[in-house]
Amino acid sequence: MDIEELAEVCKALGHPARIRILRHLLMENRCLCGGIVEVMPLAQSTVSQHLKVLKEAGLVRGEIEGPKTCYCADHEAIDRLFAGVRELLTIDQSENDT
Amino acid sequence: MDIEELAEVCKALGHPARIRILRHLLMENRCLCGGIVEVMPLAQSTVSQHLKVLKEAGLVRGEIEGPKTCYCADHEAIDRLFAGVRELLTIDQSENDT
DNA sequence: ATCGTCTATCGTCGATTAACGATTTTGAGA
DNA sequence: TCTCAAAATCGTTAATCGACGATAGACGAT
Repeated sequence: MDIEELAEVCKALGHPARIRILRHLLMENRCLCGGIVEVMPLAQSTVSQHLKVLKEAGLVRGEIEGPKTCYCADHEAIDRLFAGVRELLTIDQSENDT
Repeated sequence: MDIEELAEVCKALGHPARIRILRHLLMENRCLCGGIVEVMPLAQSTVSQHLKVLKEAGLVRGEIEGPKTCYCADHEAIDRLFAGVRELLTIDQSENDT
């Protein structure tokens, strides 16, 4: 995980609606877009847009099943986020710059 | 740490320049704005703006020392970020929604 | 008191974001 | 084949962001 990638993931998480969507997916395991729209006070197109951002950041995967799309959270990506924060933001003063 | 706060912190980290600035502060421990400008390919006003964002997110503290301002990274805030990600983004399916 | 240095803020510009409604696309099923 | 439902995309709007140069403010030193 490099700095650019961490920034991209953080940027994707930099909106409360997207964190809520991701949490919902973590709890439901698998979920259609419509299932999220029901829970969020946002239009379908807006939710779809947020899902796209999360997907592009790698935090969410979506399998197209006919006219539906089944989304699920990518646990590995969240683990990588952990690792990235630990790697890039936990620095001893003795370390060198990069 | 609630969802809004985590989103704010993530948003602040959602730009590579700000991650680099934070890393620099973590390594230098204390640093003037000018010291960061030297290292970054950005204008002084832009760096100052990024520092403001980081400060408002609580990731960085700045003590005014006369005409200078000494910045340092807030290690506790980074720990809170860890905790926030763990708390809000590591969810067992058995948990309830919020 | 003035000068010089450091930093914050202002104003501006183009680019991006967030939100919505409307439209299009895609398969499943009648 | 036609229709229906689900989701993505398009087009628009207001707001925000990122960058910069210019300016203003706050001391320390002369």
